[in-house]
Amino acid sequence: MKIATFNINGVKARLPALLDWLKAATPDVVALQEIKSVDEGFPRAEIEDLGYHVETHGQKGFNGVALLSRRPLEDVVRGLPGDDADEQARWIEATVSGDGAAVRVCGLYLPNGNPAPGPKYDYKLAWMARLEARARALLAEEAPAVMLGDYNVIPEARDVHDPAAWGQDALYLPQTRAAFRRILHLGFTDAVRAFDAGEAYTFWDYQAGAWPKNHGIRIDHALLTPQAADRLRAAGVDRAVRGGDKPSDHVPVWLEIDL
DNA sequence: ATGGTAGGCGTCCTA
Repeated sequence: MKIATFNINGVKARLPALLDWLKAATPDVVALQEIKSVDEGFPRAEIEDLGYHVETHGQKGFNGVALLSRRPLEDVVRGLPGDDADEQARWIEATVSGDGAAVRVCGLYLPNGNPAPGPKYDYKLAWMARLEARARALLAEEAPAVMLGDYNVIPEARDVHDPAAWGQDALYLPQTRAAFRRILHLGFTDAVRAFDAGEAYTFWDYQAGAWPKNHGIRIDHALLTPQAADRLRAAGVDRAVRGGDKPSDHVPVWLEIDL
C-alpha cells in the first residue's frame, strides 16, 4: 500500500497538477494539506473519477486537509483532540483496511508559527503538545498507524540549505525541533530517513529563485508506529513535481507498507 | 540588496 502526503497550496488552483500526479504516482492513500477550500467547494468529482474515496476537513480561505483513498475510509475523525475552541482545520484521520491488517492514517497540517516569538508561535507549540498526546495514544494501540503531512518543522541541519539563515525561524528554532524530537523519540520511524540519509527537501519557496538555486527545506514528514515500520518497504520524495506547471511550493512524500 | 511570489469568494492575510 502506497501512502503519500502532499501540501497542494490550494486545491482549486492545483487541480490539474494534482490529477496529473495522482495518475503518475498512483498512490493508494493521500493526505492533502492547505486545500484552502470549504468542504462544499472541494473538487470531489474529478478525484472520485480516478477511483478515490474523498473525506475533507475544510475551512474558508486558509488551511484545510483531506484524505483520498482507493479503499474505503472508515471511522473518520476531524480535528486534533485537546482544544475544543480550535477553529483551524489541520487534522483528519481514518482507517484503511488492507488485505490482512488495517492502518490508521492521520493527515496533519502543523501550524507555521511565524513570527516567533508571539501568539502564532505559542499556538504552534500548544498544537505540538496536543499532537504528542495523540501520538502517545496511537502508540498504545500497538497497531499500524502513520502520521503524515506538513509538519512545518526542519528537524536537523541536513534538512535545510542554509541553517544559519533559518536560525530565528519558527520552523527551525531549537524549541520547535525539541518538540518534534519528543514525538519522534516516543518510538516513531521517520519513513524517508529510513532510506535516505542525504538531502531530501520537500519545500522550495516561490520567492527569490529558491527552486532553481535548490534553496530547499525538509518539512513534510511521515512518522510510523513500530507496527507500521515493521511493514515499511520503501519511501521517498517526488522532487520532480516542483518543476511542473503551476506547481505547489511543496512536493509529495510517499511510503510503501505491506498490508 | 529587508526584495521576491502565490492563493484566496481577497483590496490584506497567510505562507
